[in-house]
Amino acid sequence: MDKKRSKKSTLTQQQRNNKRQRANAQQLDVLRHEYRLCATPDAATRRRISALIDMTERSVQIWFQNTRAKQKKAMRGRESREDDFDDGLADVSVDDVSVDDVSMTADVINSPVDVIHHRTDVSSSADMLHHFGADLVTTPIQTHFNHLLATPPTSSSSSHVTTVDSPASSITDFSTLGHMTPNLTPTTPHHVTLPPIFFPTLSLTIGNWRRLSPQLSLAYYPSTDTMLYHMTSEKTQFRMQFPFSAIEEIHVSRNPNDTLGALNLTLNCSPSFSIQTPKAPGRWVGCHDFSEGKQASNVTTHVCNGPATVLQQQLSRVFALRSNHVNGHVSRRRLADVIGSSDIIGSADVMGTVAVDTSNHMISSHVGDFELSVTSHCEPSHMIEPTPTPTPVANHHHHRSADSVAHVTNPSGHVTNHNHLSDPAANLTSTILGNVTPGHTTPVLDDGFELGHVTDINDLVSVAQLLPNHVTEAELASNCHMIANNAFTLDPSTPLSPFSGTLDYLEYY
DNA sequence: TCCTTGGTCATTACACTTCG
DNA sequence: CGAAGTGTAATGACCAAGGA
Repeated sequence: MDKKRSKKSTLTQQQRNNKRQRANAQQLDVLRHEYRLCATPDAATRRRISALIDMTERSVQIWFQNTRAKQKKAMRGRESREDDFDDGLADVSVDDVSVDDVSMTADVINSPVDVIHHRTDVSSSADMLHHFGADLVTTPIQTHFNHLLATPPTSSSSSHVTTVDSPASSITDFSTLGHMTPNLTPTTPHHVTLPPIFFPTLSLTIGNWRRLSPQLSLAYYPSTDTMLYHMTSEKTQFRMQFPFSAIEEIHVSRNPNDTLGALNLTLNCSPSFSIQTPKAPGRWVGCHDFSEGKQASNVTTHVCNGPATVLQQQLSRVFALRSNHVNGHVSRRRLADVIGSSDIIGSADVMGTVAVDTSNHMISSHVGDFELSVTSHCEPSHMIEPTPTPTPVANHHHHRSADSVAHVTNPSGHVTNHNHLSDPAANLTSTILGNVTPGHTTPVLDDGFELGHVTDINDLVSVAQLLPNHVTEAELASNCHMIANNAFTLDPSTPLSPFSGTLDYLEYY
């Protein structure tokens, strides 16, 4: 025993605590995420994980070994059952699902759904479909939500919409996500199909029901203005979706000491649900709420964990896309309360108006809502035009044109920002800044219709608007640093102008 | 060649849930 | 409430690779 122990790197949890311990939900989250990145981590990686989740290195190593073994066993089991699969229904037994789903759900919530998932002997198709409500495919749910159940197309050039386009596979390379949003032109017609914007979600929590990546994805579909969760359970796929307008509140929260964050959504109505079985590949049919205890129909708050920066970035893209391409009501709801100073919040109903929150901790005297409205002008203008009242800009039509001018006003109508572009008509630029917080990376999202990349501080003319009045470009350059193309940071000590604080985004034309 | 590290595989031990 | 069942942490045997 001692000899064995000396052979291995460190003590196990059991040896350390004299009691066998199971990994908790947070530890499993990290372990599973790391496993998706690499199933055989090297010693340095194991050490890092060990320190991160307060497990012994040996236990981390054992967890990976056991997980590899489980996955192998599951693969063998699936291969041996492949030929027996003839009912074409919900074969949702353990297999690879177990690797990521089962223990998490068993440890955390004991969802009946997940119990069924990992009870290989009881997951009869009938039981599963009954649980998921697929026996009700002829109910009005299906017909009522047909427009939503239609699979959004994946590209503007494709008219074939019968195949599944939601990413069932894991999104582990988050760095690629920033390139998934299409370049849009200001004149892109609304009817042109746009690719979805994916949110890198590691987990979805509704009440105490939880689903995990890689069997989970979340995307915004511009073509239907819909948010859609896609979940897989081996050969059966599940969808939960709702129109973006059903979002009462949406914001990204993050732990200042962590790269992970959470996309928090509050809905004002319950989502719709659909299922696709192997028997009818490509065909989605409506079903009842398949979450544990139908929590998804009753609990309005959704929490999606993922890398905070990318979640924030994608959310900004959604806002930008919607403000440009979604027609409809332009009423603006009350902004969500900012939970913490590092939160990024947004108003889901923003159409022609961009909500700007100013409750940044650095700015105490100007707490309140601000609006940025984009108004079409015939002439290039540097005018400063206050919005008369803080009421929603309900009738603003958002015409993206070369001579649009952006205004940022606070609720009292006080002018707080103006356009510095020297020649907007020539530049045709539209730069979007999200969550400008000194000391944090700020992505610069361009809409792609002239400005390919922001690579120079001098391109960040609109950053000057965030700094105290009359800041010069030289002063801006001294405070602001490009850390990569389309990403910059302000010195942590940089004071922001009263109107800026944390904001959703700004647009300049 | 020896030692260390780390992999697979089979198995055991234990915490927890289910069931009668 | 205790037995049985289940999932998983942990152990031990064995093997391979690499370095001294």
